[in-house]
Formats: sequence, C-alpha cells, structure tokens
Amino acid sequence: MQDGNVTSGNHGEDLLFLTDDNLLQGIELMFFAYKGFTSDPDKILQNYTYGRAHHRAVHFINRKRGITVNNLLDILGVTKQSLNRVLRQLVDDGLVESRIGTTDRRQRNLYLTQKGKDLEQELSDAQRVRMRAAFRDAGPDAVRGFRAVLENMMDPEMRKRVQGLKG
Amino acid sequence: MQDGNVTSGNHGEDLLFLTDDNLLQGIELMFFAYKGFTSDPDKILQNYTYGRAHHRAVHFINRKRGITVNNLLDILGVTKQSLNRVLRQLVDDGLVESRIGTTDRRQRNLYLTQKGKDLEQELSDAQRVRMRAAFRDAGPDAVRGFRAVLENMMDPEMRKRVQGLKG
DNA sequence: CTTGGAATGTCAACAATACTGACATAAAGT
DNA sequence: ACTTTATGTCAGTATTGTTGACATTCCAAG
Repeated sequence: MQDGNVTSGNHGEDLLFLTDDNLLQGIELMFFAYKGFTSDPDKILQNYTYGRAHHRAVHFINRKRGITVNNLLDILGVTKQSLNRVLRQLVDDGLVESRIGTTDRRQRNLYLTQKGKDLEQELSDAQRVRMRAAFRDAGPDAVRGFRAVLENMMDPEMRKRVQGLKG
Repeated sequence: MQDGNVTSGNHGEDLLFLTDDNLLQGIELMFFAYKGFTSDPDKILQNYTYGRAHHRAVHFINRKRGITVNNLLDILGVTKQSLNRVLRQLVDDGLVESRIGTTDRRQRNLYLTQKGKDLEQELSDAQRVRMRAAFRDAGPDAVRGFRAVLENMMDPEMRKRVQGLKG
C-alpha cells in the first residue's frame, strides 16, 4: 500500500504519476480498452458458430505453426478440457489440422488449414485496423510507452513465454 | 488493409511502427497484460461467492456513488438481466444499498455499504499493487503513452462515458 | 521387456457469465 | 388517458471456464 522502494526507481524524483487516482484511471482504461479491443472480432464471430476461445486458439496456432497442445495450453492458460472442446470443433470443421509429432509421437502439432487461415485473417484484419488507428494517432513514442507498461503488467512466467513466441 | 491516410498523420514521416508485426505484438500484449491485470482480484474473489462481474459492479458503484442502474448498464455494456443477477446478490448480501431516486422515483441509486466498501478496497488494493509496479518501472512518459494508446482503442461512445466518470 | 510417467483425448457434471424474449410494475412525460 | 422509461423478474439457452475420472499412446528408465 505504501510507496515502496523509491530507491529502485530508474526515474528518480517525480512520482506524482503513481497517485491512486492515476492508478484507478489506468485500471478503468484497461477495462474499457480491452472491451474495444475484442469487440470487432467478436462481431465477426457471431456470423460463425465460434466464440472468443476459438479466436484465441486460431490466433496462436497461426502464430506458431506446429505448436503442441501442451504449449498452447500454457499460453492460453486454460484447462485441456476447455481447450479440447474448441480444438475438436475446429478440427472437425476443417480449420485446424492435428498431426502426430515426428520426434515425440505422443504430441500433436497443430496447423491451420486454408479455411483456418482465412478465418484467422478475417479476425486479425479487423483487430489490426483498430490497433493501427490507435497506434497511429498516439504516435511511436506513445506506442513504446504502451508496450513498456503492458509488459510490466504481465506475469513474469508469461513474459518468458511471449519471448518464446517471438523466437 | 492498406496504410491508409498518411495525410492525416500528426506524426508525419516515420510510420515504421505500424507494421503488421508490431500490431500483432500489440494484440498479444493486450491479451497477456489483461490476463495479468485481472488475475489478482480473481484470486481474491475465489474466497467469496463472487466473480469478476461482481467486482466490476462494486468498482463502478464505488467510483460513482449513487449511480443509477441504467448508467451502470451503459458503462458495463451488459444486459439488465445479467447485471440484475449480480446486483441482487450484492444487495441481498448487504454489500450494496439500492435507494429509490429522489428526483425520479423510478430510478434506483446504488451505494456501497461498509461491507461493500471493504470488498472493493481489498480488490482494488490488489489491482493497484500490480498497476503501480508496472507504472513505476515504466516511468511517467511510458504511462502517458499507455494512456494515449488505450484511449484510442476504446469505442468513441465509451470515451464520452469515461469523461462522465471523471466529472 | 516391463513399468512408470508424460502427453493427449474424452466423458460427465457443474459454475459463472453472458444472451434473448416475455411480462409486470411504477412513475414520469405528453 | 396514453405512451414511454426505468427497473425487476422468470425462463431458456450459449459460451467458456472448472474438477474429477478414466483410457490410450508412447517415451524412457530400470
């Protein structure tokens, strides 16, 4: 509750931006921005029999082609039962292909089919339009700040996993 | 899909920060950061019979004491049936008081009781700890950028309603 | 080669949160 | 008087998450 270790502050003197009021504002900003952030794909998904969970699965399968089920579970942070439901639908509907692992045959490597890629493209296009406008109007310096704060807001283990996504 | 109206850019020349790759990174950052953002209150709520929906209601009732049900519905963006369920629980459990409006007797003005304030405090304390650390480590400039980008990400109507919260 | 454990899949039950549609009541506005 | 608004409530349904239990497959160690 207290101000804590000012000594570790890389930014020194002025900590007025850490008032409860500013923090509260940040909290609400997260809530409203996330609502906007998800609204465009959500609208599109209503035309399908899919929901946000399908979007997330399709996104990360596209992001890391050949990802294993366990890897995907770690990233999404849900139970295998929960993921399995949406994954089964996506496989049954021909959007995702589940191939037996080559090195470890217990594992399943997940890939998007063309149909899956098409949906992913449609969803991420919509999401990027909003993100691009937000970035553009805020400018590159603001985007750097946005990234810095959001990275700090993540759980440390997640930060590592995201690094893994990039590589 | 194209780069769009560069002419309207207030930042002119360098638009390299708007690559699809950067946008994708921003999208995933939103997902993981929001997960972190909600995780602390979620853990606390497990000790109660409440969920994230109760947290949101309690938060905004605390934020704008005496808020009407319709106002709260607009802010939360859910149906009255959905809100009513959690609101009834909170009233029954003595965390929220629902008073008949003075000027318009159809309206209900919502207030937190001491018990409600206590829960709100516990939840927002936890959420602020993370937010404060994220802000502090990123610095005031980054926080300004964070705010700018997230405000741009909100729906325009929501931006107005948030202004209403401040006043 | 057997056994242990890891990775995966599946079934069932359940909980939280959202939705739609329908209907009721009270009070405000015209 | 009539309409609209604000609120509450009931019923049904969908999505997404959870636990718990159990089966299968298969790598790896003994």
